[in-house]
Amino acid sequence: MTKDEAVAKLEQIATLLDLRGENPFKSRAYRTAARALESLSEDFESVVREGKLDQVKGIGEGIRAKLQELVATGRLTYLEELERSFPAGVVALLEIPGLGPKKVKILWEQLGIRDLEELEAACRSHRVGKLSGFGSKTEENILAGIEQRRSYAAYHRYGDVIGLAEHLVEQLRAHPDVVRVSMAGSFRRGKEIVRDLDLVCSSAKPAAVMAAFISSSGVQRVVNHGETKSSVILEGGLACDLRVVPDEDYPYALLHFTGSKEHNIALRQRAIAQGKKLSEWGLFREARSRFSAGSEDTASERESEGERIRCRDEAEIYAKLGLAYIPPELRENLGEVEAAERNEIPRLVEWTDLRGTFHCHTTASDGHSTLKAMAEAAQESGLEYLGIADHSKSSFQANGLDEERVALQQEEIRKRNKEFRGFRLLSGTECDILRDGRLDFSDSVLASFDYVVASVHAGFSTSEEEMTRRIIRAMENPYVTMLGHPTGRLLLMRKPYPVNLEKIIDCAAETGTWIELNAQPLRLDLDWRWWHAAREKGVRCVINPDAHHVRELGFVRIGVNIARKGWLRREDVINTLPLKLVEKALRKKRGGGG
DNA sequence: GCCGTTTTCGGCCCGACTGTTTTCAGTCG
Repeated sequence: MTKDEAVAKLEQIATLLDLRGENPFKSRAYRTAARALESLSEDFESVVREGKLDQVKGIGEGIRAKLQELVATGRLTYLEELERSFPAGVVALLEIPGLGPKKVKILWEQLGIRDLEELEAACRSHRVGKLSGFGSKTEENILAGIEQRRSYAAYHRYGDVIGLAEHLVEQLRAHPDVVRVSMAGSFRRGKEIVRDLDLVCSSAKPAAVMAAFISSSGVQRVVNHGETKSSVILEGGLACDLRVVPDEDYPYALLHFTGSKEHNIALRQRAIAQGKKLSEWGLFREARSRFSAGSEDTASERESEGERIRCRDEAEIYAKLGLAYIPPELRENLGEVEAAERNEIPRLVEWTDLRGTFHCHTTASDGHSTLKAMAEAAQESGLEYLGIADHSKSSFQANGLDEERVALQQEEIRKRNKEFRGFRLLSGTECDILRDGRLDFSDSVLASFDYVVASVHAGFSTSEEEMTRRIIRAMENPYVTMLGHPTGRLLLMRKPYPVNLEKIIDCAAETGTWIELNAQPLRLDLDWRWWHAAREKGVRCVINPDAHHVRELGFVRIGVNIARKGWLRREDVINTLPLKLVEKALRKKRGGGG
């Protein structure tokens, strides 16, 4: 029984207690206990076994007994009882926006609704609107919520599939008959949302590789199984295709299946203009030249396509087309072919360029790891500095810090900094941008931080003009270092709030305010589509993990993918700077002007 | 269910918004 599993069980209990309509403070107690357990730095099982749980604030007699049962037997009878009182589908109803425990309880008790399908039917037959507390507007909203969920079901967030994708590649790479293997498709291009995974590999024994692939762990169902192409459904409903080709075909296949379609079309047009032809099978000279040297290879079997130009890898294909190599992230036909022709493909930022990061939370607000643990994890991963930016006081829901607690945290940071060598904690805040664009702290308090992340967390339902004005007002405050998650979107869950990003980017350029690339996989905000233009205007990017747990510090790696997709170079990303230069940049920002 | 102390039960995080209602409950951040 790991700590994380125990935490999950406590949270399940809290949710089920809510559904049962128990005293809300009781379910909160379970959530508090889960948080307390999370920030436990000692080994969970030994703490329970040695009876040290009673020293943990937030875990009392009742929950302690349940954790002891869990560690001793691996079971939790209280949770099992609770689970018996609701069908599994009822819990899933909570994921519909606007439905909380009270409403779900009514739907289950009064209409016997057990899952989303039954809920949809009940809304369509207007049985829901007749319930007390419900109405026609609620029915509409529920139906819209179900519809949204359904349309999202075919899509997956990059961060949710990266583990599976890497696992599949590793499995294939370990196979003795596999020569080369790579992810292809939108995943390889680093798209924030993917529909499926595409794998390309080369082998002289495709049948053996295919057999291994369809039986690999993580495969739930085989849709198609052939010699060169197989399709499977992975756990979690993600579709995955594998293509196996002879090794000499590999570069062309990889290029083709990486796409994008638009990029491929641009490359083909270019090939045609040069008297060549490009397809997934190769790059060919026109048929009339097929008697020239080197025509004995497999291309001679496809005489109508002419002689294949041999390329050992993708870079050679680009070179034969008179182009510089184009990294997969840029292959969207958004100017990369033209840039490659002029040899102006930027040298994109790499995740190993990052020297530090800002915008991390701790247990002081809504984070699940302590300041100490975050600092240790950052040092272990080789960072030179880590910025702590817990929530400000208006974010009650996130246990935001008031001025007094800010002072305490700053004191702790000062103390810890005296102990570090070659590493520094920076004291920051994720300060709420209030409804009128004022900030949640006075200027004198803001001045006490090393830096300020200004973010919108409430009041999303406003006009674009109002929201834009609000954010610009905040950015004009000289103490605001950077704008946090500029659109507030949650991928596949919540649309961005309305905001005029052109004006925000212009304002960032004028005031020298950095814009965050929030690397939390749910956000990836600001979107990569805006970065190229922002860079051209001189806006600096800062890649932040928005980490609420030590293991989330690694999110910056996904953020770097997105930055690359946005054409950003190392010099465009502030946190590639070493500590000394970052400190200088922070002072310069304070000094006014960019 | 936990905590604190006011030693045995009362308080536990706040405010805005929506849709329902006709004065407020539920949800969300």
